[in-house]
Amino acid sequence: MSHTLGIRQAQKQKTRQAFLDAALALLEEQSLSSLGLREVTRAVGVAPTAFYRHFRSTADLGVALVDEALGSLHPMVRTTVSTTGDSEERIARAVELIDQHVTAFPAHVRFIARERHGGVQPVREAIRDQLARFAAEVKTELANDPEAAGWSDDDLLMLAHLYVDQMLITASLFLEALEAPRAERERVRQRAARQLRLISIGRDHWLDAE
Amino acid sequence: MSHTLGIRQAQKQKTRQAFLDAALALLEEQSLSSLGLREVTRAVGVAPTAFYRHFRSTADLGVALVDEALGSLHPMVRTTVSTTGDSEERIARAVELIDQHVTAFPAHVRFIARERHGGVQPVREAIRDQLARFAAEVKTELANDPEAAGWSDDDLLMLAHLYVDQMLITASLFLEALEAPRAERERVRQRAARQLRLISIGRDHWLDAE
DNA sequence: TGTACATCAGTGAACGCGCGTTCACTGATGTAC
DNA sequence: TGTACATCAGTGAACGCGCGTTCACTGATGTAC
Repeated sequence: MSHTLGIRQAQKQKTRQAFLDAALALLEEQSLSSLGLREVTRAVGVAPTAFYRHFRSTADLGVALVDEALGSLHPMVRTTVSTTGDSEERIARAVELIDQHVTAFPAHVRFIARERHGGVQPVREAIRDQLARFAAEVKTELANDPEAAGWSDDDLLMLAHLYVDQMLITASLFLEALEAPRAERERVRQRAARQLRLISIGRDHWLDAE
Repeated sequence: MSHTLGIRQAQKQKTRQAFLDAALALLEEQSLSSLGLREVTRAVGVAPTAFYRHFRSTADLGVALVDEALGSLHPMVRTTVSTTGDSEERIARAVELIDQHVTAFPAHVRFIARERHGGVQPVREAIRDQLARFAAEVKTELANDPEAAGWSDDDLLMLAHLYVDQMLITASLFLEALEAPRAERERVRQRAARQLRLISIGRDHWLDAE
């Protein structure tokens, strides 16, 4: 039973998406805490008052952007962590996936990096919660790995957070290098791969050290 | 030959410092890109136009804040890395130092975390340059360690960046936990220590994997 | 030490402008019969 | 299918307000002699 949205609902969703898109574009060059409501409506091409039909405030719009930006990331994280092959192959694939994601969704990545510690509390909290969910997912994937035998829950979660933070750091480095020459991008890839390698080695010998 | 500043110069520096202090306080709850010039002068208690005697713009003031916030960090970084003792002692001391720094200068730490990826380009660049200097310093310290024998320059710099990023992540976690109950702060300390331990183990076995 | 002039940190009035929010409205879409 | 009424996304005028920047100014401090 396929349900077609009414014309009114469909149009409303379209406008809402236009708000999100316009805001994301405007946020490439400023922070959410300085984004103006009229600025966004102007970019969309509607009256300022139309804004209130969709969001209470720009902070509210920001929270919606968090869901959009990080929602699309869940499948990527799963793929990255659960991919098969030996350690070196997995690292190469993870770096490649991050690079591709940044290239495909630069504005989303910039938004998350910028607002993670930004000036708008509800948005910071939304990002923190989503990242905690990521870490929990990564932890679950890690636990399935035979390598994880003997690891405590705390240690698995610690490692999961390390991976998630490393992923964000790498993503924002790729972002900075987006328009840089190929050599610069290659340097970022190499450093990211080496850092993951060092973490992977630490992981291999973690239990020896107990 | 001690040089006393003229009365005029001394008063000017005092006012300038008042601008920096007031701005830093205001930036606890917003981003630099939304900080208003009049807002700052109001907090200091001077006429709006007085601002221009010290800074061209709020972005300019932001760059000055970067120097203040990260300048004080150089000695801490040196101490952290060059400290003696076995691996576990060094980790404990590093985590302790970060904790103390966050407790002593929470507004500085928040400012750097917030504006590192914030909406004001000159400030982002100033932070990036200072962090690169940190990484270079850390690399130099690492190179002096006998453990570093056989490490390439690239690998040392990669590790230095890993430490610097880890330091910032840990600092912003302590910041979030500043007013949390003791148990929460303890969890942050433990996780930070474990992550440093894992990196340290990876470092110990780095050359085995070549 | 005293005088005459230069410097310059901070003032206060004025400006034009864009902001967020309110309100009553319009007219297309949805619904009940 | 047609009619009568309800809903509600988007409008446009109006508001009071704080913004960044300009300008000519003041009076304490600095300097040359």
